[in-house]
Amino acid sequence: MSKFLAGLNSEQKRAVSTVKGPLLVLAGAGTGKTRVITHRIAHMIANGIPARSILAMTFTNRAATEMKERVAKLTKKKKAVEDLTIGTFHSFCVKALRQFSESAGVRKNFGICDADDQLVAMKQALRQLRIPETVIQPRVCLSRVSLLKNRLVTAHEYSESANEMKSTIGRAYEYYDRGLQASGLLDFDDLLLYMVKLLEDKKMLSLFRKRYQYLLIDEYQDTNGPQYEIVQRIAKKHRNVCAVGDDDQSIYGWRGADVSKILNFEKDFGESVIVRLETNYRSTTQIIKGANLVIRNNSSRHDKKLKSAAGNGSEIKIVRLDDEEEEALHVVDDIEDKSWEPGSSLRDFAILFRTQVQPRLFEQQLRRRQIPYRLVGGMSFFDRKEVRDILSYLRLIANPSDELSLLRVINTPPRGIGDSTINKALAVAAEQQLGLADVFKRGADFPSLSATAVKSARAFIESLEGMSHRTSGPELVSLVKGLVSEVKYKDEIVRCYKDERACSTRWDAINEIVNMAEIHARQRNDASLISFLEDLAINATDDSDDDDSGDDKVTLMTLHSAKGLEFKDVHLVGVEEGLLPHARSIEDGDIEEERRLAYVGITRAQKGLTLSYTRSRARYGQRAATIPSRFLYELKGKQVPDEVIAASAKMVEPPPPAKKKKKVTRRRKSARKR
DNA sequence: CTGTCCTATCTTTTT
DNA sequence: GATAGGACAG
Repeated sequence: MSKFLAGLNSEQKRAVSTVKGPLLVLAGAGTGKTRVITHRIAHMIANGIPARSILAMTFTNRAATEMKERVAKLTKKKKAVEDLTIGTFHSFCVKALRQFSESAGVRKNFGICDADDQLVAMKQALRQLRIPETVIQPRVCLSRVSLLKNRLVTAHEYSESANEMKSTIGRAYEYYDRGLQASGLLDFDDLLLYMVKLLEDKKMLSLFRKRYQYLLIDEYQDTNGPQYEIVQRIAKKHRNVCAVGDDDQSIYGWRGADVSKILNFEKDFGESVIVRLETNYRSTTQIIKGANLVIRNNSSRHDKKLKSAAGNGSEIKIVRLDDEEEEALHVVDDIEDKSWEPGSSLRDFAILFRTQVQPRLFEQQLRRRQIPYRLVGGMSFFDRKEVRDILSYLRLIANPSDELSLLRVINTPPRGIGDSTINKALAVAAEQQLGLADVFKRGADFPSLSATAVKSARAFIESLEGMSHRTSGPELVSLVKGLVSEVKYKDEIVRCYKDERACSTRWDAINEIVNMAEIHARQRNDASLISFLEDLAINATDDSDDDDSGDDKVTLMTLHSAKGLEFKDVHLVGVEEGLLPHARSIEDGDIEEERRLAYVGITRAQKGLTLSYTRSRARYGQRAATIPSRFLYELKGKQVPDEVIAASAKMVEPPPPAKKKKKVTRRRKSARKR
């Protein structure tokens, strides 16, 4: 018997020691899921299974990192740990696509576009199709297309739909993809889709099957179409697949995740071992009781019940405040008080919320009292204008056909290439079937373009091309530095921001990129510009603030990013109709996913849990009365009053603003001016 | 072509 | 209440 079974309960042992054949682990919140996974991997290695034949896939970088660290701690065989493949689906796919780019039908130097680039690309697609943004908003269109990709529906299939709106989206989908392709870019969804495509190749498929004999998928309930396909294809033959998940924590339905996958596991893989982990070691009985009371209101779920093994504990607190300002005040007060207790540290505390607009006031309060905090997600380092600019330059050097990046920086800093030149150039490019860069380079052939602008653009493009030779690892840092000075970015910052402090923060951000390049070059022996950009796009964990005050900080994050974590003391804030459950979900009648979200929030707490709601809250800058969330009633085991449901439904109805009036005043205003 | 001011829109959630 | 993109003057 392996030493990795010691200290586990019988169900956990069964999961760890079942190595061959399909295994489904239904792991409730806090039941030692990660422990089981890491012990299982260590156990496999100890039993002579070659580490390089094990593939473990997670959904977040954080989970992947944690898994790696914990396995490394368990097993003393350093070499084996290095041979393991542990990563997110996305990073696994990128690596494979880069390696087998030809078979996958992608360029070797393909770039990865983030949400912002996607939006720009979609806007372009809609403009090409002459679909006005009033017919369909680019954002909406993009999310629809993304969902289609996540369900493995092609543009072609969708365009054939009889429904007019659907066929419009289908065409946008097609043009959007075409645009990305022309620029040599893949979006996040494409990474998975092309991987599926790669596995359609018989040779490739047998290659991957041979290499990865043992699969492990974390958070199986979050698997979307392409991810499911990838797992299916690789595991189909040897059937050594272990899926770990919890249908009650499925919170990515909007991203194409399909809970039925976890319910149909046995159908998909044949006779399986199914293990249920229901003993919760994380939270007190009080907290688990509340969590169970909430989640039992969902109808489509495996019937199961968590049992706490952590003692009774204190009651869950529910607090009502006047408004969001009071709420922030109260929560931060409470955290400050408790943090004085002996043995308590700031990292024990978390403030969890539904949407990204909520953390602001909490940040304010925390800063006012000089309590260190860490805001996960939200406006990150990579969203800063100067960072995006520099990264666009770099992407352009790595992949000269990346037109999204070219358009972003061609006139930043201003070099006399304005909208009219760009629009004309785009028209010429479409007409002549050329890339935008080629149009500028052969500018003399196109008299419609301004000669001075063309000259400037050409010089710019060629100067970047001149840098494309020095992209290997050791040269990375000097490349980034050289680029920044070549485009005179410092002058641009000084020019744009009069305030000296603003200048220095922005300049610091640029230096941070140089820093990151240095770290990247040091960490990987196969480092290059491409690997650097890839790392930033896929593993974009913004840990730039992990240096100053150790790590002892209060955590602020959304419920989505809180999954998989635990804290001694949790404040779940804004527990109101319209926020949790979110208005949009109420509209769509998709309450169950919101309930799971609440469940995830509740089960993050080990000892203390406080839910708060307000009497009124400002939305869109307008103050309105709020209704306590139905989940609060459920938590107390009470019937949700009909009034709450009714009022909530009413609240969701968007107050139709008097559009007519607005139009009239607008006309009047412009008339006056004229 | 560039800079400024105004306005329309937004608020789910993430790799 | 913020912010990005459009309209307009310089």
